Amino acid sequence: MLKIAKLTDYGTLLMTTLALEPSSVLNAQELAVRSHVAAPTVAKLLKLLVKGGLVESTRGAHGGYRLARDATTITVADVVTALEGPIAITACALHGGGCTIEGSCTSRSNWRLIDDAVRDALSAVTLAQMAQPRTRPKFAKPVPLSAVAHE
Amino acid sequence: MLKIAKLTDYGTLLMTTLALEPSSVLNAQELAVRSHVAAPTVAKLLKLLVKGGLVESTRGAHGGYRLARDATTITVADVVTALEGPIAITACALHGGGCTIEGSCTSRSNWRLIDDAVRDALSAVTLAQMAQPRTRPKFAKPVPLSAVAHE
DNA sequence: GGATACCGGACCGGAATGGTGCGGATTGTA
DNA sequence: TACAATCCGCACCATTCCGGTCCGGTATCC
Repeated sequence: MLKIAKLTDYGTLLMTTLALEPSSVLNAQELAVRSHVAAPTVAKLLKLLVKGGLVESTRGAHGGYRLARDATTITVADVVTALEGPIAITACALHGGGCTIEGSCTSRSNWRLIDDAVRDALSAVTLAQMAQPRTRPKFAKPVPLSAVAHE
Repeated sequence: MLKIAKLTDYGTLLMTTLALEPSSVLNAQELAVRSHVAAPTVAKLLKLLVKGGLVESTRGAHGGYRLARDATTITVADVVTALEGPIAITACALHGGGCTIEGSCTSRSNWRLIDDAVRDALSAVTLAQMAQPRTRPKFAKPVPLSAVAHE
């Protein structure tokens, strides 16, 4: 597993939907239709994404949502962070104090290392890439992630 | 979030505990003491780890557990896979059929890409490294993930 | 044969997640 | 100015999943 929340999955779907039409302002209803996600869920997600600073909202009649930044500058890591909070694999990284095992935690420092790696992996893919049906043939494994991230 | 299950965290703790004493056979009780994890939980985890082929068990009096392979050949990814099943960030990757959004899933192929990256990240750290208080200074971020993976 | 210890389930309570609804605030239009 | 469209924030509920426990069974050693 190690899965992201289903809502986060929907969230990226929404974001890519927005990314396909950067110049338009789409309302929640319209986004629900295009992304095939239930309308109430869409509304909930958009609120979180607004709070996270990833999309901008326009209130009132003919209001709606659009990306706050260019799709090439928004990464999957941004979306995940906005919807699920800071990316931290281990629970321990958060509730600093109450760890009953603290003493024997030689592995803690190593987990952070893994955290960083995962964060990098998620930061390597932008919304613009997600919006494309397939980012090129599918660059083979040997290509370093960091190279992809900076393209 | 994007967190691994707490049990998985404990699981790696157990594995590192075993890694510290490769030649001994430790029983569940003893492992519970050393890892500071509740005994019943330890037992449960060990069952899963055995099933996953990561540890070997000896039954009967003076039985116990030990690593099935050398600590340098067991990665965190192995442990996570044994305890949580195949590493797949998206839920969609599993329940193949019932996706209501299938048509618009241009992003699916891109998620797999991220899956691979995360998998690589987890495969990059071995038990032997986790057992050490700190794997060298902490190789800086600019190092490409894939380079770490193959070291 | 008895004690030790693993094995494979079933089982349960609590938390988190996914999903829904409602009153309120803001903006455009008639 | 009144009304409609639309976002906003919060509270709420049901279900699922997770962490944790227990028990009967089996294998091995003394």
